[in-house]
Amino acid sequence: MAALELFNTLSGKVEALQPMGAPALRMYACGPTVYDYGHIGNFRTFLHVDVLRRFLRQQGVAVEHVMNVTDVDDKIIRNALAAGKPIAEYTTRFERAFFEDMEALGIERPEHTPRATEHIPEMVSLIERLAAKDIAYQTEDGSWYFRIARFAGYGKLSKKDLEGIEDGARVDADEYEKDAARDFALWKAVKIGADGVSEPSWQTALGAGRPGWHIECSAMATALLGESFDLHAGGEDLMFPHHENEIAQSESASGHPFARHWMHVRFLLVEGKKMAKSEGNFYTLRDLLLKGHRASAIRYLLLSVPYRHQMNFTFDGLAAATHTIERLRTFHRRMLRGGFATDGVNAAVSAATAKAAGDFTAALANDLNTAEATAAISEMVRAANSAADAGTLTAENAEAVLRVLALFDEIFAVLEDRDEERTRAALAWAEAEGRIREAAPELVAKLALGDSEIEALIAERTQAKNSRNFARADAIRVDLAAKGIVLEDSKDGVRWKRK
RNA sequence: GGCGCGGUACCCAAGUGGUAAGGGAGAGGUCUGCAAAACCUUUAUGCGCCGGUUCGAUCCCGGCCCGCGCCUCCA
Repeated sequence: MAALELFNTLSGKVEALQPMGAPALRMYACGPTVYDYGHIGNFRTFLHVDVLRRFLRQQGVAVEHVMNVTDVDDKIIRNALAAGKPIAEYTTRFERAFFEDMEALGIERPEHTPRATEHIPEMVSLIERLAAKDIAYQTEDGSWYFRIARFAGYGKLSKKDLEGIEDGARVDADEYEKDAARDFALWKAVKIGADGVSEPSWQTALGAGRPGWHIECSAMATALLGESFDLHAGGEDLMFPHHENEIAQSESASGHPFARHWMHVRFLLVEGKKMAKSEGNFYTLRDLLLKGHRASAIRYLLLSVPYRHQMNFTFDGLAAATHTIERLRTFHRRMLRGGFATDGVNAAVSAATAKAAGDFTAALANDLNTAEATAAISEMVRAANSAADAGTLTAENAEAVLRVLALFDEIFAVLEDRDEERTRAALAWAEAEGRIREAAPELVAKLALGDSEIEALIAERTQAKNSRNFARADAIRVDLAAKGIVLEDSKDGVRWKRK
């Protein structure tokens, strides 16, 4: 296997990532807080983690991947209250939507996707272990905090020193009583709202309350992967304080190193600006599908810039990604269609194929350089198309090309065209939610035309062409094009596709 | 203020101490009844600016300008 060299935030260096002490590589990635639909920024992170796990498996490394679902937190409580629903009902809906979106984007499901609310006992016992060492302490309101001063390594991940943190930090006004400003909550005592209704809470040995944000990841990672494991990943914003606090809690309790390797995916910009509702450039996956953009193009675009670079998501870029995928799929179909010479091989294509496979793997092994990986494939595509045009591509070449495409698609997963199915699902969802007006009108019209109607029109056009009635033939083609159907005449008949 | 990242053609973007991958877009051409698809040619003497090191720098060092991120339970 090619060793994967991956940047490690903890060491600040690119280092080999390999499983230690277990047959599988154990990794934990911070998952969604299910309080709303996932946006493209969320998915950029999950997509790159997906590439990581797919590449590891391609290289023969088994993966045991945990992604938590945060189903209790302040935003959930606030939104569920506003919606007048119990939090479980509220989160179930968004959790389901999240996994549907993962599926639409071709993101593999991790081996474990634990919910925070199902691991409260583990969190409580972790806090108890900290309390026994006087690292966790209870304040007058019943909440529990972590005593940062007791963890010497605090700041080692985000490269912050405690002084700097305290100087620069704003202190949350309602978090009084703490011993030090940056001590963070492990357990939040139950609060009674102004209306006398209490927030969701669990009655535990720590008192009635709910978990702090960081403790769930420490508890679930430890429960499922052990006290020490190989890799922990997440968005760059989580580096501090979330991951720093996870390390502090976990290592203070266990006395062992927590995750050896840390991977952080940088944020994206949308049309050059930070994505924010106030900027009007905030997009969920569903928003984009309803505008007629394809799930595969979104996946490809979000992966096209390596994870450690800030990427600028633009609609021009999305159009370019759509064209790139079209080209790859057209090429893939051409290779599958066959009809190539059966004797010998085209040496130039063989060389291009071998080079593409090697470059592709080397690019990904080099800190997951997805941009270089896609470039490796493009060079092969041109060589093979060129030879096929010249009639010098053989069946053996085509098979080799298909093997490289399979290698590519095991990671990028865009060749199989399930876009229409996904768009239809998004439309059905919008319909059910009463949000169909948000869908692009031409999209609805496009999908209204069934395959059999299209094929009938194509048959009519072929007849017209045969009787040299080109005016009629062209009219049909133009009409179909307006509905997003593109025709291609070829020696062996007419091919069509939805654009 | 602290920590960090980036400025490469119209857009996105890779990259190396030895003379600029790839994708999209544009232009011209081949093919086609015309298209589409595909292929060919073409689009940075240049990699933010100024110095320095070097035989040689886009790539190393220093300074400057510009943009951006984190330090706010936002991936």
